[in-house]
Amino acid sequence: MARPRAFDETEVLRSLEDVFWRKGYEATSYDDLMRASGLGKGSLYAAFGGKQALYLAALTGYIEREIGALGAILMDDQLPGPARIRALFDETVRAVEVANDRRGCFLCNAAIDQAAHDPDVGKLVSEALNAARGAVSVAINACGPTAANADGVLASFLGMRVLARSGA
Amino acid sequence: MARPRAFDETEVLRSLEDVFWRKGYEATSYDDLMRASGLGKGSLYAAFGGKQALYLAALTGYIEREIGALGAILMDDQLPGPARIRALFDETVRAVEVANDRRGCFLCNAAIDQAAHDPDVGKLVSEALNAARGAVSVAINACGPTAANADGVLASFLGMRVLARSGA
DNA sequence: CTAATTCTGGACTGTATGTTCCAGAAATGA
DNA sequence: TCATTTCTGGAACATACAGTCCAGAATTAG
Repeated sequence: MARPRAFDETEVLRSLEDVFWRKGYEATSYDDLMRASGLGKGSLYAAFGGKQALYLAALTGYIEREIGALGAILMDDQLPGPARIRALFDETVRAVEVANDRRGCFLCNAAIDQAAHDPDVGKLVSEALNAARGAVSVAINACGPTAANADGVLASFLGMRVLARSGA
Repeated sequence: MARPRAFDETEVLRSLEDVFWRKGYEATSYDDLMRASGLGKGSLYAAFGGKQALYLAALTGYIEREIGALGAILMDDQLPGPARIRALFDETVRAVEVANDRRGCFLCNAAIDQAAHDPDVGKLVSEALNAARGAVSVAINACGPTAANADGVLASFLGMRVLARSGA
């Protein structure tokens, strides 16, 4: 018995993610979320909860997918260390130049516009940044005894994404 | 004749700047602005205009002051090139570690949370980033024939400030 | 002191937001 | 087919917001 859900949860989360990514938390209204997902308010509330829960779910999805992929490259022991790090930057450049993706990095955006206000977001963001830093460290160690600094590389990477968002 | 203004315009702008810097545009309400400045709505409207005008004025003030100071260091021909660039990063580290300033960079914040939505902010931000890139170039050229890249240095710098805001 | 002028802050308004709730539609199992 | 259960979308609601407006206070010039 029971009517089954008429939408795919993962797919809906992806569409919500895109809206939050582009517009940020505060500037996104429930109408935007409804339009993007094609669902009514009742359905969204029943499936995920309120706006903050939607944001957290979307951001979590992003982190698992994107930061996970990034970690996979950085820790891929088939590749030499420097190539892993280069791949990181190449990917960012490619996103901007080829796909014309001006959304920047959802994690950066969250760090700036929500992490300071919402402790849940803050926790999620700092855990993700720590994971990223760890992955960068692994890649740097694989470069041999160079003196590169994981925070420095991570900062360069984040900074590029900020520039990407503002159209550089 | 006429009653003179009971507040100092520059001082008020600084207090508004601090609120927008910490909370971002959308999350800042008129009540916040009134509390921070100690003025009523009528006075704020009469002196500066609406919320967007307040934001633009605050951001402009920040850019002139902070990016100006940054440019002054980067283009100071009394200093050797590398020292100028080092000063840039040292200053960021000092702000976080000594002053415990977790606001990050107002310009970065603006780039992420408003530049994409508001063309006026977008213009202001990209002009300021261009100016910053130019100043970095000058400092790099002063380093002699190294192959450093202005965008790379700028990205590192911005990324550090993003990390600072999220508490790294 | 009086008049004129400007500042000042709160009351007011219309709008938009996030959330709750419910009546009806849709789909399943018997 | 029918009953039951769940989904679905919009109506209704309270709240918060940006912005307008005005009555009174404050200050200066004469």
